[in-house]
Amino acid sequence: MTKLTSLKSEKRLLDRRAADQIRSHILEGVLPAGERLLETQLSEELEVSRGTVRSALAQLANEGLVQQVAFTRWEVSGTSTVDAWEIYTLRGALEGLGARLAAANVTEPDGSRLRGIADDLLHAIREGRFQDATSIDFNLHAAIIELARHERLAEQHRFIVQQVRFHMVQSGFLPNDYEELIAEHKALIEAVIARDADRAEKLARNHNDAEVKLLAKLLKQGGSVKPIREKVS
Amino acid sequence: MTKLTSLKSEKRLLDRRAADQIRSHILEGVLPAGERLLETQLSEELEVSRGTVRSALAQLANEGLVQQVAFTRWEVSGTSTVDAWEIYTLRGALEGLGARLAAANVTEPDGSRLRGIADDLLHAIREGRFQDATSIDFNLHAAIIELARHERLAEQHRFIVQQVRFHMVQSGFLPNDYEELIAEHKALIEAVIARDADRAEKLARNHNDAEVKLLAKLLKQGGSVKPIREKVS
DNA sequence: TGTTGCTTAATTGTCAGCAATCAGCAAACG
DNA sequence: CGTTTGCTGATTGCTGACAATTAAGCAACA
Repeated sequence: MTKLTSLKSEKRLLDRRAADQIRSHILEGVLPAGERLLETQLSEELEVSRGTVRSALAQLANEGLVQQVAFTRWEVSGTSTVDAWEIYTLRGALEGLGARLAAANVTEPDGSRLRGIADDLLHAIREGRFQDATSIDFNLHAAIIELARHERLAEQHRFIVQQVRFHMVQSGFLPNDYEELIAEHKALIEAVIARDADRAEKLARNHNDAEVKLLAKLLKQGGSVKPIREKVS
Repeated sequence: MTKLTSLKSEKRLLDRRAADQIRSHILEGVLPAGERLLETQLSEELEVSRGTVRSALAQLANEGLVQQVAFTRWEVSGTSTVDAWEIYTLRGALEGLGARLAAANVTEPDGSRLRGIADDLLHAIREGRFQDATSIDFNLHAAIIELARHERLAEQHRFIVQQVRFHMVQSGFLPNDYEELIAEHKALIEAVIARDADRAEKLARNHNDAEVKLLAKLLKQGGSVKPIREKVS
């Protein structure tokens, strides 16, 4: 008997797949902030019924990518400077906890794996593949979170990382000092491997501080705060 | 012009209200863990269509109160010791961040308000109104989080507090050791009012440590994944 | 000119029914 | 006697149609 591949990917519920499609369009910037989403139009394009589209949109609303104005409209959410500050401060707290727990759980092969990913990141940056670098960066953080063996933390982290991506797409934000980035990652990984929980947590939190401080400064300057329509509750 | 009250509460969409109903039944323990939920039955009891019930159940699934087995069934989720450990560690991290930010924002009237709630809590306990005490306890923490002026943090906190309530209901929570609780709250509030961010964060995190340590111990014993008795908050 | 109320087209909210899928059971088979 | 196979009833997944609500345009009017 030859090995068979799971059919689960095919069997995924229609509304989930619809949500996936819309989500990737949003996260790739095809659908910009404020763009109105018509249920009928989406249902035609995706070739599913309106009810299915509705279900998909509800999911995306839970993820914060889309907003619902009752009886009126769906639209792609926008991220303001305040939102960005919220996202990065939350990320710092979650990754701080993650790093602390990871330091308690880490094993020898885990350490090698982390160093391997860090190496990939280094090469991507050195070779100017910044698109890849961003992706590997996310993978590295996800790998640390995974070591925490904390399902809810992982879930929240996936959520907040998606928000980060969402904001990066909308604001055209990119890291500005890759050398610093590499150094910080290196230090964080080594702290985790050394099982130094306090230091790992501190470094994970500091890792987001550059952005947080920049954003806080923008906010004090009374920076750009895009209007955000109120969600229906 | 007199102040008018919003009509939103009346105009809330049907599926949200259905979710509210089912949610409160779950959080009051009327529907125990593992209980199967039939869409048709719920739609008859709530006098709404099955599609509406479906939408409500999807929301509750996002909140972790309900699980979906595709094409087969919906059922009330259960919380294990691992779940409880996750919930309390996450809560510690979130409330730590909240307390830190609250300390930066707190004003004189805010401080009075916090002390007032703490007083209410004290009286409720002294008078043996433990039901109220639990509720006031949650309010106190929510009040601190509110001071952080961090919408996403508040959202996550509401979520995790709901999980705490969920777990308390399922594990047959019984209140005890309220003196320690009062002392810890007092210290936390005063640290926030003193704008001592480091201390406020530390205290907020320690506040959950008793449970976390107990749970970690239970986990190491490799034992009960079944309900256990917890201290409040 | 600006406001008010009506009309209407567009869009979302809800419903009832059909299709797809599954768990359980009993008959067929070795 | 144990295993496999095919049915059956029940339940969830999805769809198309209808109801409720909104926003915009337009006429009436002060």
